[in-house]
Amino acid sequence: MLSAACRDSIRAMIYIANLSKKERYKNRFISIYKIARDLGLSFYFLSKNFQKLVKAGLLESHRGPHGGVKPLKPPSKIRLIDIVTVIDGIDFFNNCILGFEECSDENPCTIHNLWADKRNQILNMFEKTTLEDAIKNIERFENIKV
Amino acid sequence: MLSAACRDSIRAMIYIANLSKKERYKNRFISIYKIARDLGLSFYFLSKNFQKLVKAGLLESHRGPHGGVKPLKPPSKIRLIDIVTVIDGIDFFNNCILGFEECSDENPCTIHNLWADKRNQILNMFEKTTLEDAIKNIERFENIKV
DNA sequence: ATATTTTAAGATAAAATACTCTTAAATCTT
DNA sequence: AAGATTTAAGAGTATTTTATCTTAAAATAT
Repeated sequence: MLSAACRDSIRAMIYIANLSKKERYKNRFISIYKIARDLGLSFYFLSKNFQKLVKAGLLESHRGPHGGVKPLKPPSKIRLIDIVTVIDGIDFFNNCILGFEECSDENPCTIHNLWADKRNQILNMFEKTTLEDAIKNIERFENIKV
Repeated sequence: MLSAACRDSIRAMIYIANLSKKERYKNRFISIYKIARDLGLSFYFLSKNFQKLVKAGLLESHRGPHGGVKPLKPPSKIRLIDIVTVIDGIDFFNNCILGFEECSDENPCTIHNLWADKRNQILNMFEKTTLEDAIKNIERFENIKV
């Protein structure tokens, strides 16, 4: 459902948002190399994907020593759908599951009535969930995976 | 979410199931060429994908003149999940949306609590929906897309 | 100023997916 | 029996996605 690029990006954004709250990292740039290492991701792939998030204004970047990236908004203002939109685009949430160009309540495919509902629920989840929600879970659970 | 192969296969299975109910086609093999033409799909791609459905026992095939494919079960006994399982596999419904190998209620990722629910609802939809349900919609709506 | 660190950008490579083609095998028709 | 029709199977090609590499540009530190 999410591309690998989007998966990685969401994980990284959650990680960054969480780290940025800590005193030691507040308002500091976090090195992409560190993020990739800590999350077990490819530095190359991650920095490539970050370029889109920077362009989209979700991240600010800075080169040189002590450079890296940092969020441009508080975790409560960054929704998962914002990241998905930038990396994968929003097509999934508009498109017919059977691939029809025009598929709507008025002009449905054979399973539109079933899928449209599920699709909207997923969209709803991505729209409602912010990085702050994810961070809260980090605080709540002992052995949570970030 | 569904691969192109799976999309096409579901459409084709719905089409076949619907056609097989009609007197003229009852218990007859339907040519793959005809199916592809009627649905606007690639004959090559479709016949390739059908091979899996035949092997899996969802379709019976027959070569030579008046050959083709026909369903091995009534539409009410073929669920969408059966087709998805054969073509795409079932991984999607087991896997963590952030890609963690082990992600469960006991050992969750940061958005497991949200995603697991949606994922199960989708699974539920694919498990509950049969070809018969899709066919009923064809009968119900005038301009439905098949 | 120079060297070092770090991201940006574009090129390249590898892998996965989507799609097509060719030949073979089976079945039917005559 | 011969020819036509149709799916099976495997090889081949194209496209997209994923991943890596290289060079450049910017910033810092010395």
